Amino acid sequence: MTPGPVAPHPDDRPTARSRADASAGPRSLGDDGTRAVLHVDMDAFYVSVELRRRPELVGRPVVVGGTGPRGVVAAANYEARRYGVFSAMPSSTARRRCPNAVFLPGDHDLYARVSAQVHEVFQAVTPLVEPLALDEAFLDVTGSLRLLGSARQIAELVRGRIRDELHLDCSVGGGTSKFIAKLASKQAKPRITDRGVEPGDGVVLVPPGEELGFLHRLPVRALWGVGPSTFERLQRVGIRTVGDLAATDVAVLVRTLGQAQGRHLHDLAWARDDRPVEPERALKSIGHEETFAHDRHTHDELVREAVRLADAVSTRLRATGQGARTVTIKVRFTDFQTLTRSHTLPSPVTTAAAILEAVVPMVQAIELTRGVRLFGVSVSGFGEPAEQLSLDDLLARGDAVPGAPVSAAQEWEAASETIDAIRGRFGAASIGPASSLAGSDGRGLRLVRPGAQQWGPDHRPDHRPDAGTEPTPTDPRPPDP
DNA sequence: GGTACTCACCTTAGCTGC
DNA sequence: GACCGCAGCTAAGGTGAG
Repeated sequence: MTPGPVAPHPDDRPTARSRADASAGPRSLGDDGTRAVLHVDMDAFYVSVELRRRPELVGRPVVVGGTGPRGVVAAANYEARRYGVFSAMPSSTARRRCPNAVFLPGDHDLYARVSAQVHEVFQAVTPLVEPLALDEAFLDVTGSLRLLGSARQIAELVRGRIRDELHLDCSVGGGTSKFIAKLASKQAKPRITDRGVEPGDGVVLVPPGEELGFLHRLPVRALWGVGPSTFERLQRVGIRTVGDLAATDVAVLVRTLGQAQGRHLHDLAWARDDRPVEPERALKSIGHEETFAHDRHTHDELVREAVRLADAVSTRLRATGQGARTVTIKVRFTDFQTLTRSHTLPSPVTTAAAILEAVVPMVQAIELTRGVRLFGVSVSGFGEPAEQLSLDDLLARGDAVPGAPVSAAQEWEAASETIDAIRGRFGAASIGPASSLAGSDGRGLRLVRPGAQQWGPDHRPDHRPDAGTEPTPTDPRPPDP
């Protein structure tokens, strides 16, 4: 469906203008060879997707995330944000701040499916789409201006289609670079005021030449790359706004933040950001980590978790067609101290067995008496895997003879191929290591799949077979329409 | 008193080889 | 042979984002 008529706006000038008449008024994105970059950010995405299948909850505070004592908020709608509930906040804090909120466990697979639909809308506008997360993306629409109209018209087109076809809201920011577009989309968001939730502008564009005026009044914390730690360090040298940052000598920033970050932030403060919109970014690491509902205290317990995690990681790794040389484990103790240990192998590996061979000695070398609340396995250093041969291949080329033993590594490679084929046909939970089996509930055993727990363990005991599969009485989940 | 998961990138330090 | 500077790699920790 096409959106309705769009109100005239100074930015609605699809044709390029010369620098000579720039004094006539603000220039448009795409003028004079500037880029037109949009940042599209879905509004309270996870909650909005849930409200499509739970319309009776519209208008009430709703929170999506981990429901257990160690869970966090993944998303809160604006009604919940009025009570001070925000994403990444511990769920227990959110419950305290907003006891009347409806708490829903997340459904990551559903959000991923809806996200794919949203990205289809983006692709209809430009092939230059860089996904940033399930709920946001950069779009380089410079090449679409002649065909589809001004950046504002394209932004309204995207918003209209997402609203009409997917019944979801989004905010769009635009500028000559990714980072300006990202800051602009934040300005376009709905606002929480004393009177309640007020709709935002929906679209905010920063015309070429007006970047510094837009940037320098913003708090420095608004910059992409300034988190709590950097903010504190900047505050210590008296920097509070982006304007302060721009006025600070780059040598001071390098001393305060280090070479890379110091120079990078100084460039951003002067609106220097020529990073392109990259549709395809090569993955550099793959990992899984899990916070346990109950702490682990023995090496045996952790090795069992490692088997599950290595299996999940290796499956995703093989799907990329690559192998990995570096294996890293992450352990977080009950006191929240976190350590990592890594080991680099002579050549890239692809199987869970090979990953475990590196993981187990690292686990064994760690003192666990404090108790472990989180454990993770990841791989990096991707490269062409060593030749992988199926058992048939091995038999065919004479490396193995029927009935004679082949090496353990060869057996694992052959077995992994078979496992991938079974999962491809029957689903990810159809086969897995025996140590991943949850206990029996009388209906048979079920595999506990890493990655299913996105926002912390929920309130049920570990490894219960019904984990996450049954709607709870307070969470009757009808199917998505 | 409470802090998930995934990924990217940076810094620092130590080691090795030239 | 000892030392220096440099580059490259590895390991570990930290920061930030969404």
